Amino acid sequence: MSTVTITDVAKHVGVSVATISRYLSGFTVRNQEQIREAIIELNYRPSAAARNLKSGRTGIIAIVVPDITNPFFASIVEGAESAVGDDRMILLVNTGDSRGREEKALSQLFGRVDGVIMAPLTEDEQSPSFFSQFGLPIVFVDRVTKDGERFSSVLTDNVKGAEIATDYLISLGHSKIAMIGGPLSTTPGKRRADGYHKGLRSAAIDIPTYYFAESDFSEAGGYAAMCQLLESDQPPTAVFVANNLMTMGALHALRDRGVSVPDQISIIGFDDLEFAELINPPLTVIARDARLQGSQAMELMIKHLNDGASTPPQHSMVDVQLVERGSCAAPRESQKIRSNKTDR
Amino acid sequence: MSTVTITDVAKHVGVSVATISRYLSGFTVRNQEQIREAIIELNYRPSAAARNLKSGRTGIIAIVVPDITNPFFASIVEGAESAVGDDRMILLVNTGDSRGREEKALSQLFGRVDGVIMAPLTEDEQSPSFFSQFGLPIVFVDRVTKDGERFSSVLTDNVKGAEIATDYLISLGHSKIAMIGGPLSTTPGKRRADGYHKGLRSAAIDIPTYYFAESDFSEAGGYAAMCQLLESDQPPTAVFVANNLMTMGALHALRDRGVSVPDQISIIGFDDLEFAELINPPLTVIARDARLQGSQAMELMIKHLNDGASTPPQHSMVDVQLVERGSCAAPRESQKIRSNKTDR
DNA sequence: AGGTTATCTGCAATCGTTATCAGTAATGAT
DNA sequence: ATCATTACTGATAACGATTGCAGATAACCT
Repeated sequence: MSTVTITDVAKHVGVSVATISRYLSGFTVRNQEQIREAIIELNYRPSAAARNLKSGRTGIIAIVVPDITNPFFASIVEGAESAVGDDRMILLVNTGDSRGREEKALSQLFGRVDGVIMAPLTEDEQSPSFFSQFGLPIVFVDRVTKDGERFSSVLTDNVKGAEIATDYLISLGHSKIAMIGGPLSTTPGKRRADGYHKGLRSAAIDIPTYYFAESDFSEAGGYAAMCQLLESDQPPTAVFVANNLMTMGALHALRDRGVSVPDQISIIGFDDLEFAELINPPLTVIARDARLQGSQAMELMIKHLNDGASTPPQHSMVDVQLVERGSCAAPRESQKIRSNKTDR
Repeated sequence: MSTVTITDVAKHVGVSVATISRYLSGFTVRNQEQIREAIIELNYRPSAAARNLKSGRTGIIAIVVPDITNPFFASIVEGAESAVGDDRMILLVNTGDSRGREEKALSQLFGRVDGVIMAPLTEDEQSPSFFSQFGLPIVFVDRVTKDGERFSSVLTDNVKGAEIATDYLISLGHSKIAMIGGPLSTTPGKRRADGYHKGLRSAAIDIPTYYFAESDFSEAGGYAAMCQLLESDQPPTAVFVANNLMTMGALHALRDRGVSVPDQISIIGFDDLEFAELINPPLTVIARDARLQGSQAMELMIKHLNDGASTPPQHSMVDVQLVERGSCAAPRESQKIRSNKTDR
């Protein structure tokens, strides 16, 4: 049974517990060598719980994400992990797109962690005071809540990214440009829709309202939304899909229906994927550095932790860029969506 | 400052701290209603640290994986998360394929968590006694250490999976079958190599030794290994790649060199990928349920936690299956690897 | 009424560590 | 030799909750 305490070590060496404690905190004490040996011999490990109780610190930072199997969030976590340092650890909470789990998790977190890095499910569901009374440093990543300005955040330039995507499709000659968007209640969902509309407006392009399909950032959602677009009276010639999972769904839908990309329809996604080049055709996307977002969020958190509660919130924005591959092309005159496959 | 303790609540209601404590643990006490109100009014949250110290339990289970951005491990984590229950949480440690981080993490974990679910980096690097003296329940997932029989584990039938892959290639008529394997120091690396050799042996197929390329489960490693195979005197007509990341690397290599799949070379991977059908050609793989592995591991852990330390270790094995898509075909006579592209 | 349970209560010890405080020995300066 | 300074040391009080113990009150039985 490994219930050896600091007292056991002290007795074994013949000094007081205070001395052992001081040795552990790096002070120079008398019998350093004997203490070290005793610790190894007895296999003593300081109790984290007791330390927490005394110091009020846990050395743990929580990361709350909606879906860890989304490569984007996995990269965020990896980035955060890389910046966490030796003296702290990461507690992961996967809320699985469930608001209940998110709330429960948050309340459980109190006292177990020193701070929370989180991508909230939606912007408005949490009551504004919820986080304020939380009493822990918070850094938002990728998404914020309504009163998000009060806390530090690391976001992407979603509006710009969506605008670049839209402008790019316009520059290829498209005007029937649809978008498969995320929930408008989320930061990226809302902002990317904004960028899309902004891009269309500045080119004075009018689109039917059903060209904007609000979906849910899931693959199944992307699949359904794409099917819906294909079945409309005036199918679009190009589609901007607002995240990686939905892009995969949309591509599946196109494949199942035998619609060829980019001959019959152009596709541009948001968020790069490891395998984007392996797809047929290679996928054109708006890319950003997820790992960087994660590490920046962690750095911000550590700064807050070290500087104390007085530090003002800081907002960081990571850049986006167009990665041109093969899934977009100029529209063809009078193209028909359900025509037979064309040659390459 | 949210430093309200159980004493504050007790004073506010006019009872002793013991009563509040009992109320919190579900006993019936006198002024239940007032206590509940006081807790809400004061925004009291029990200190997790103090509870841990008293009870020796943390309510946290650690999951240690080599690389969270690998979709396979992300799914394991998700599966575990889904089975963790309401009263516990998950602490994620991403060791990033670094043995140093793994060791440090493990030693830090003691006292912070009630148990550890882990995919160890290699089978033999940890001294056999390391985990025994760890004093915490351990469940291995996907990989084990040398003395792994002493702890519960959830593994895949790696030998069978690799054998199925090899047999499949043989049944298509291949005999020049290469393998890009993982490190032989890891469980899946070793076992999949075993299955590959077993398959070849039972078909009495002899291969040059360089047909087995030991790599490192990374995309870059897969890329390099594939290049090396292509440059050999007798390039293989089929390759079994031992994990998802290396498969992606191998496909990238083939794409960069203009080698067409499956016309010039057949590829079969281990572990399915969300986008396997979207690749050109759709990728044939050996698949298994990663989520299930994660949830089984967590269930095993919870069982150990509830039953006490006396429970004997339990070993579980999840099944594998062949998912036939388009990346494997019969070999063509006298095919030349570096020939020009062929028509479809 | 008297005695026996049953039910609830507060006191105080305890978990393992750190921080404070006063105390002691050794060193150096005068 | 005396005093100030340095460099440690041990005893002890916290940190915030849980729990065994004994005492108090009420309910129940004969």
